[in-house]
Amino acid sequence: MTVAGKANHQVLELERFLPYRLSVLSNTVSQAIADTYARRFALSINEWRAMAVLGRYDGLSAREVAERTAMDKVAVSRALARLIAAGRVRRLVADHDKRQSVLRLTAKGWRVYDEVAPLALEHERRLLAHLSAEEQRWLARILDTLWQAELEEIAR
Amino acid sequence: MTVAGKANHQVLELERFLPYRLSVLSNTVSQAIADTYARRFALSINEWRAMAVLGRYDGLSAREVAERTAMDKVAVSRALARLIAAGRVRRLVADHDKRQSVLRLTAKGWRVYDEVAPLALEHERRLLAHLSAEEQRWLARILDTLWQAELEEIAR
DNA sequence: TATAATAAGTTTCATATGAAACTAATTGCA
DNA sequence: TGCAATTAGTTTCATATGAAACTTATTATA
Repeated sequence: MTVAGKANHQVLELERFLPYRLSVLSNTVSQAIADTYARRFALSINEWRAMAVLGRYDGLSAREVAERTAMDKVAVSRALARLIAAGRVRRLVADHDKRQSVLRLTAKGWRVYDEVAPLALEHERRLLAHLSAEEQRWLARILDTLWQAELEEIAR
Repeated sequence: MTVAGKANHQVLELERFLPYRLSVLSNTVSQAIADTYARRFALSINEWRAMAVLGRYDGLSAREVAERTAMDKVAVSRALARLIAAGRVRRLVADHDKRQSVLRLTAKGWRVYDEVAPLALEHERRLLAHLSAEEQRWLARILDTLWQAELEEIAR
């Protein structure tokens, strides 16, 4: 107590708190990108993420999509159900394990991909254009370090 | 077309896509911190954010809480309703404008604050401990730059 | 002053979400 | 082999969320 009746409290200045700043920046960026495609293609962020990994890695199972998008399996299941209903993804059953799906973008899915991927990449490009090459290198490195640190933190 | 029947598609490697990396890191960090207090105090992330700004800035209105937490007004309204029901926040009506609230942590609210704030700060400290002083300076600067850039992007 | 426009905050409604329970298929092992 | 444990993926259920409509109070303007 520094003053009678007034306790000393830890000061947590949200504006300077790293997890908060990451959260606000991240949500704002992701939402801004989603705004460029969500309405036009009736595509959610989760659906787009699933399409993005399928565009890169053909024939993944749902579990593999979950691993590569950091989405949980319920979210993946729902995103895929919509994508399949919309004819953007085709699901086959794996020969070697009938529980597993083999997922691929359809021609229709590729047409969406070919419009959305450039929009997303362009947004990233414009954002990174505000950073020098040196800053970009630091950022990549720092995000890697923080990500590794957080993984260790969780494993504790 | 480089090969007959095979179109060229933009490659969007999610693992290297900045908005995605920010999102995964941010969600993981925020969730890990929330895990340290959510169950024990029956406190959501939004409720904690509202408490955090009220701990720092006494007597804010709901709109001001929304501005300082980057939450929308519906989320703030609901978080405050719970905090008030739990006796952690007291709401008065502003003298000068009867639409506005004047929000303050109660003694009970401060007791929660005094337990949660150190948990959150400790997590941040442990995370930042993985970065050198130089990296911490770059990170702070880069996040500021990106945030400003994204604000301009949105205003376009 | 009346009244239109705006602002603070809440409620409604439709949809999103995640944990837990579930089904079906596969694997491990006695 | 036969059965318990595990895995892939879905469904259920309770809660969270956000846009839009709403209520009440204030401000601007004719």
